[in-house]
Amino acid sequence: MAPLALNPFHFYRDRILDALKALSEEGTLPTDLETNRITVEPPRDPSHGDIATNAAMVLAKPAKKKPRDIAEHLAEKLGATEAVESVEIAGPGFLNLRIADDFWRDRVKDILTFKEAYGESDLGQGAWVNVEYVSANPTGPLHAAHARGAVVGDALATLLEKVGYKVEREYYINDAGAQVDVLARSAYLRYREALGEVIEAIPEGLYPGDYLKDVGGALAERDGEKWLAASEDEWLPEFRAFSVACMMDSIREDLDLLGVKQDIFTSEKALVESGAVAAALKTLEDKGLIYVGVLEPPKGKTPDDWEARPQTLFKSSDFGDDVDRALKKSDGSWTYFASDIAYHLEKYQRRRDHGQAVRHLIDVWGADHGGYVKRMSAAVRAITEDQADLDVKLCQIVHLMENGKQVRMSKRAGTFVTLRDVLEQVDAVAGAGKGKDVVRFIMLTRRNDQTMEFDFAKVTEAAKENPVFYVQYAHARHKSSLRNCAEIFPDMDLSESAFVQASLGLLEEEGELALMRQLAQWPRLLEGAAEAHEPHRIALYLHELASAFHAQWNKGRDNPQLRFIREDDRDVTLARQALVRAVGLVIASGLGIFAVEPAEEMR
RNA sequence: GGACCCGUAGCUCAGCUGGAUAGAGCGCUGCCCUCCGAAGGCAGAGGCCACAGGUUCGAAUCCUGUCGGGUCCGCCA
Repeated sequence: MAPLALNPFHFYRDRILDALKALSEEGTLPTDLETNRITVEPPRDPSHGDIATNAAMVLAKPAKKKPRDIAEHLAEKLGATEAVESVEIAGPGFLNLRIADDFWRDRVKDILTFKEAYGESDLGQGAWVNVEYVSANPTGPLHAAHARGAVVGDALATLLEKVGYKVEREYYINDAGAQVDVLARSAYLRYREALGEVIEAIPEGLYPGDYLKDVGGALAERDGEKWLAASEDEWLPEFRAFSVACMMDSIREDLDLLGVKQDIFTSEKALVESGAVAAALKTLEDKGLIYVGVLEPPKGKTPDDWEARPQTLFKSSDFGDDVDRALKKSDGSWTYFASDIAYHLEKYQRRRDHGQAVRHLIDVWGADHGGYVKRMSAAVRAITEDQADLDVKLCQIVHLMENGKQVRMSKRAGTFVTLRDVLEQVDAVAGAGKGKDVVRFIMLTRRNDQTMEFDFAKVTEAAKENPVFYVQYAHARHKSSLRNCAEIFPDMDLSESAFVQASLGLLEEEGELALMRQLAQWPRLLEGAAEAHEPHRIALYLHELASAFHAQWNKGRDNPQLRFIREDDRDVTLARQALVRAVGLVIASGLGIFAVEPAEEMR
């Protein structure tokens, strides 16, 4: 494995643990202290120093000592640690470390050395993670609501790769249920239409969308009148397969426009036909987790046609679910839940024969599937015997806004907004191809479990209040600074390897040092975001970094001494360009996780 | 009736897994452009973190309850 850049907080955490160990050996502290709860982090208030730890407070009770006593001993040890300039005891027992400026300057060198790989780590230890996202039914084009899940899943997958996991990006094709028959019948109608029949209004219960005209047309062209006289039993399988294939092609095109790449597409139908569902349920049955029983009707909301009937049930209530769940329909076929159990088992064990079971499963779902989380988590626990964990990321609703009003989506009213509509509408304002960058970034500026607004006017605005623009602008500015520098100092070597050799000690200005400290947070931020499965933290960080960078740039307006290019001082210019480049690299790296193009220039 | 998500500034939302004086953008107020880096910059006001209890040295964060908003609720997918 390639060497990793230093994470300052890991570094000082290790030093603190060393110091505690030394105190234990001296008899000042008991041995075998629990150190899990010790945090080593940047203090909220920068005036408190660079690194703060709660070690003394956390250890006070188990060590049966006062926090301040522990803090004083610890401070004494830490005072002699590399690059530590001072240790202060504050508040109820915080230890605040001040770190020498040169330590942060060295982190800039790290960035210039590792470039966009700066911040990568071995957190994941090469373990496999499966991220399943989008998984929209193959019955029509993707709509706007799918965008959020697509982007969240995609960014999360890349993020996990960045911190040392092996990642599968997956789409589950629900091509086995009744809705696919409806699709096939709808396509059959369009097929007849393509052959000259007048079909009038689309009957209730079939999909009315125009997109099916192409499907019917393609079949008419390929097979001619072959199916006109055939019975439904004959044509249905053919129409089903063909329509699903068409829908998946179109969905893949849409995802491609969004820059979303998935490498595994698993078919529910194939899973059922392979016998995987029967096999998975056999496993559960052998564990005694399947029985035939009668469910209570939901209280306060009894369906009109409720009748108690015996069903094949999974004991999900043994694993934290509220009630047991049905596995078979009344016609004897499997429920969606049953095949989903088999599917999750398949994901878990598909690499097991190679000793690489996929122990971390992540499903990205829409908010309307919230009621499904408990049973699926229960099933994963049961079927993998707690050897795999499932994390379901529920993406809350996105309110599309136009002129301050919510765009109400309704298939009937024809105000149904497809993903493609959204991209095209943003493209129209922001420029061709920009739609994906805007949609991706904006969708990642909020936690997935928080509803969000997507305002067409705001997200396309070329102004500071638009975070996409703001971050892109910072990257473009860094490029522009390098370009200008190359003009003013034509013989200056502006490569990273030259920057590493620059006299970074010349970077002494407060704002420059603040920027360096912020850059050094990047590895820690990535780890935190990856552990929490929260890619949106990257967007927030990038915005803050861009903000600090713009602020430093702006200082040069009032005080030419602070400009990144000083025509009168070649050495300072080189050092500052090194910092500028480091900022650009981290921004590009962050945008890369979102698959958002870093802008070369703003036009 | 039940489950899940949310409730933080006028608005849209962060808050780094329990830390120190709760943050950002918009909006509002006030300063700052003859030109050389203003699609802007600087500063300020604005909060009972829905409410009530509890756990803790310490709570916006964890637990319980209440009230609001949302998503959903035996065989659909």
